[in-house]
Amino acid sequence: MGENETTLGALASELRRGTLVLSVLSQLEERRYGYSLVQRLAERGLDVDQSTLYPLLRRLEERQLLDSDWSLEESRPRRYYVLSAAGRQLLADLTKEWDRMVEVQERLLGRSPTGSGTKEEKE
Amino acid sequence: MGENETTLGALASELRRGTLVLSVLSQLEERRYGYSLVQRLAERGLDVDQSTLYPLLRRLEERQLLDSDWSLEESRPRRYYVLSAAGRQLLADLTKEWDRMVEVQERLLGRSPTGSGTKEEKE
DNA sequence: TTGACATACTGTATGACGCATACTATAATA
DNA sequence: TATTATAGTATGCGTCATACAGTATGTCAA
Repeated sequence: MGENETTLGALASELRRGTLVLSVLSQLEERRYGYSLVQRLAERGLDVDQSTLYPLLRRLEERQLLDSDWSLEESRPRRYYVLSAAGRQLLADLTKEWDRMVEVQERLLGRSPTGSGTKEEKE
Repeated sequence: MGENETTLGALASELRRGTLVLSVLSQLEERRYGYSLVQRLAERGLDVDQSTLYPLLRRLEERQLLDSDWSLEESRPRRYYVLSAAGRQLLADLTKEWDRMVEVQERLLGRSPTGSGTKEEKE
């Protein structure tokens, strides 16, 4: 033991990894800035470091999934992000992928939800 | 459009990424060899390339989460893998992490399952 | 009003690691 | 001879985490 916790931590990290994009997109139907996003995600149980989030926002904007603009009217300058049209589409698509993935994983974990088999069972 | 599909593919890939380990561990409570694992996962809806799986099995064995042995008695030599004690423990832990993650993600997607709030709702 | 310090807020650089893709190789079987 | 079963390696790219830098605002004390 001791090593194990490190391994678990790393793998749990990996687990969350791919979902980060979906998590972020899901919160950007409304205009928000980075710092507030971090807090909002934390409130809902997802701890993301700022230095993880900011590059991610940049990447998403590069791919034109987000639009951003500086807001200078407030106390401090803040860069606001919001889903673009493509971003909304991707959010929808990724959500479907998420659902599919959860279904598969639950099946793999041996939890067949009310046995609504998509196909007949064999073997 | 056109670009979008590529982006979706890549991100869907990322989505599945971290779950690979959990998926594989979940099927190795019983002794299996690589090729059969690929098929079993595919049957259950998860397509994994062989050249993704084999290195993964190696990594897991390095970390002593799996035990392996060659079976030479059969038609062709096959290397069988099975969970070690540490692997079983990790499977349990990762499953918990998975459940936690699903809960968080569902919350982020705005699907509160029967509103069993862990805390009071605010804002 | 100055200074000190905390906090809000945005950002960059680097390293480690995992997956995907492409590829090689061999034994059985048709 | 070709196809399938089976195992493996090498390489590149992208992502995250960690560490770090930097600016603006607010606050409290002296």
